[in-house]
Amino acid sequence: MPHAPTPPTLPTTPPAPTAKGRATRARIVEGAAEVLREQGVAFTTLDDIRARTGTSKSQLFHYFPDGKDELLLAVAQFEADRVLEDQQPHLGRLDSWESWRQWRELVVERYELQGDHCPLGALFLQVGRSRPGARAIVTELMRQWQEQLARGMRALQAKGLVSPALDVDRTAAALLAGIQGGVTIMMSTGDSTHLKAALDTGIAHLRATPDGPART
Amino acid sequence: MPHAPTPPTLPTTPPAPTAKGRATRARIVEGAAEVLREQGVAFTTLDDIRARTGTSKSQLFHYFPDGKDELLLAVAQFEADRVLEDQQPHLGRLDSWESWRQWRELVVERYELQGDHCPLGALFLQVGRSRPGARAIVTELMRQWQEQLARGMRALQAKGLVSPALDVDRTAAALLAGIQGGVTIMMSTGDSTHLKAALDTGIAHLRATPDGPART
DNA sequence: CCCATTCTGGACTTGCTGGTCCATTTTCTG
DNA sequence: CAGAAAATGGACCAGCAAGTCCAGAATGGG
Repeated sequence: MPHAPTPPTLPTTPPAPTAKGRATRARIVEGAAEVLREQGVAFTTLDDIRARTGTSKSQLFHYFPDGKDELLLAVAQFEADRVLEDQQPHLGRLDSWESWRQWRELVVERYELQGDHCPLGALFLQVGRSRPGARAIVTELMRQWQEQLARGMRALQAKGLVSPALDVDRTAAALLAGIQGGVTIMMSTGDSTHLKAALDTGIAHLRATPDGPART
Repeated sequence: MPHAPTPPTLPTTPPAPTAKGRATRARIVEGAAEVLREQGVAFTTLDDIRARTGTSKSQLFHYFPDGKDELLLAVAQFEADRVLEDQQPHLGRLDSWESWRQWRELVVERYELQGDHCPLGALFLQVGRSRPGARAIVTELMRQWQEQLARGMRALQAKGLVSPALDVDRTAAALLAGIQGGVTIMMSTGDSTHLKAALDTGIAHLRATPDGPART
């Protein structure tokens, strides 16, 4: 059963008509993302973004007529797209215990590196419920992420490494929750123990499944 | 091995000397917590808090000389203390499958009721790394929460319901991460599926443990 | 080459919000 | 009951940051 072909990116603003315009717009979004990751949403002003991207006030409002909210939303989309990309190619090939292990290492490494800033979480809190688009971005990201995990689990099932009785969707949802929570806790406490525990326990749960005899 | 007797609440500000003062201070913190939960940190001003609590500017700064940050920190501590209280008495008595089930229901109900506002997460993001106290509050809360879960698991082990081979600390850490992530996802998407999946999978993992034959 | 459109620069306005200050009232203590 | 300490009211201030505006430069199509 193929999933509905939801477009991965909903165009917040029609990209500028000219090539130069598109370049400037992209520069703004990427630069803003940098600043936001460094300083946090609460402490970042349009002037900071302006300085970093070498643009003027009028450019900011030219490309994002609705102001800061619209810009933040664009950055949120930009960051959301990066999240899954950064886990590739492993996340797309979770068809062996080894690939799961490699993916696990990658996730831990990536978030430990990222330190104590969760771009998306912070962005979402700032933009908040005011913009319905914010919720859509996060929802879509979670859906895709979970789907990739589920696909990996089904691949293991197909290989006979995991019981076909396993409730893949629920297990994938739980694993995703564990990752999210692990990251959240790490952001708050600086300790990645919980993230590792969630990943390892989640994978161990796959292995421990009945009819899953093969252990590498 | 008894844990270090860390005081559960670190006094951010010495409570006012007179009874009236203490009452006013408490009123401010509680009222502020309400407003913050309703509006979110980013959209709440001192004037909102002033209006809600029926106080004047000078009172706010009289009881929180360091201004908004100090007040937010006090609210964060207030909210943190509530989190575990709200899960009692179940959380303190996780010594049977039935009590685990009841606790699970309570957690789901409580967070579904709370809707899309995570007081602590938002507060932490606003106060941020500037105040070292913020991190301490969250860290301590996580520590206590995880400890209560671990204690419950050991209780099951003592009753022979769960294998003594289970790595209790790691399993508790993973479960806590799952809860956190489940709540986070629910805040963002409005869907409690992940929270439930994390809880159910976590508890199922206890049941599936080797030497854990008793299933109710 | 010309004109419309797009893009850019930066000064300016404006509203808000955290924070200050002091006068006044209430409460505690001896 | 007096005097000190605490608590309260609310006007006031200053800075900042989002958003506006218009003039001028680049660009691109015909």
